[in-house]
Amino acid sequence: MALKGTRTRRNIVEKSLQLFCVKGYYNTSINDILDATGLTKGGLYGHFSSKEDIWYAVYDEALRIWRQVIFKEIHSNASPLERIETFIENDIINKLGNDVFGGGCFFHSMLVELSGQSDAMSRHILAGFMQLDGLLCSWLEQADQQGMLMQGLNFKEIANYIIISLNGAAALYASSRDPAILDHTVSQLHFYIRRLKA
Amino acid sequence: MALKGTRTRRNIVEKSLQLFCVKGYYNTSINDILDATGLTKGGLYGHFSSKEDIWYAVYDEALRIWRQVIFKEIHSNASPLERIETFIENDIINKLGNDVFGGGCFFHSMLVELSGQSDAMSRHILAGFMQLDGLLCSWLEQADQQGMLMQGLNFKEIANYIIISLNGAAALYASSRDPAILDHTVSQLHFYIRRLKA
DNA sequence: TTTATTAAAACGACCGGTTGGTATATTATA
DNA sequence: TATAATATACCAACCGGTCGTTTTAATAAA
Repeated sequence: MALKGTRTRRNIVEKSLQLFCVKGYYNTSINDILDATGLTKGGLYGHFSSKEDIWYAVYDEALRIWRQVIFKEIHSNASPLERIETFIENDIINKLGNDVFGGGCFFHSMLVELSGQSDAMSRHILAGFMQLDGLLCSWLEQADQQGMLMQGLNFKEIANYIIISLNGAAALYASSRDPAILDHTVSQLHFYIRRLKA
Repeated sequence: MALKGTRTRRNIVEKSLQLFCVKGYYNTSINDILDATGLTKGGLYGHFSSKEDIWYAVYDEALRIWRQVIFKEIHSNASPLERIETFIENDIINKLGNDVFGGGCFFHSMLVELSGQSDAMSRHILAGFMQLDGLLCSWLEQADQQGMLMQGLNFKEIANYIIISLNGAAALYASSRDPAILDHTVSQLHFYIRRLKA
């Protein structure tokens, strides 16, 4: 069994992730985290030196969970376009629909809340999206090399647009909680990607 | 000339709109608004009875500005699909690109920040998006009646998806400030809508 | 046109409560 | 017993909001 301190630290991160997703970063107070974990000030600040430190740990945990959900059933031997479609479905149905973050999408919520508030933190999130952009782009290039795409496409633009759509869906679903949002987005993104084919 | 009180009230709303867009609602303190307007506590609370009251006035003002920007150059005698394309360009290039809200899109920022925080306020914003959804839907139906669209389309779904895309673009542009985001979104939404044609 | 009256507008000290964070004492575990 | 983990008490700064007072501006009377 892991050391008690390790378990406590994990618990702080997990509970904070939920709180940040539901209430946002600034609207989650240290006291909220204390209530959720059953700790007191001293107990918490023995594990983290600031609220911002907690956030960075929460970000890493969210990324770990997200990767687990998103890359499920994505096999490198599948066709690049299939990988993109599976990726989209995982992001929308499995991530948003199954509510893995307990209220919206951590990355999108933080992107919006922190932009204009904390340069360091918002750049941290944006860098993550850039990486994802590169991955989608490389999949599109692979699809192109296999002659699956129509000519004259701008891969960077398409990858960008897919990420934009996913973020928009996260925003509207978090607020409305209407599952139709998810279905519509998957359906229309599917329609869109089919039109890219050669 | 308008009464002094009226001018002051207007100023409070305008400055608050900017602050809410840049810093968010909760992260904008009453003191921030006082600094921006040059008023003091008592002066401000003579015009509004609470911070939330200010927000509702700001919402109305944002809606007024948005309508002005978005419906420019949209003529009812133009074809329905042209109206949709112009609407999208206005929302992305003229609203986001020209920075009419001084940092991101008020409606999208508030939608994300307030969902899960204030039921009343987030429902207020969501209702606005629903109305917009209905408008886009009716334009699509008109286009269909004129035989401009391919068969078997789900208008509700398409209208929804357009709004989702616009919100996603607002999120990423607010954070990255990269004009390419705007160009990519307009370009890809244009591609998407062209594929709906008969 | 000056002066007196009145109402609108702005002021700034103050309220209770909360914020993120610290210092020190105490308890449980390895 | 040594040390990791937690509890307690406290801090200054800030939060949204109230309240009695003073300033400013429009209006009426002289």
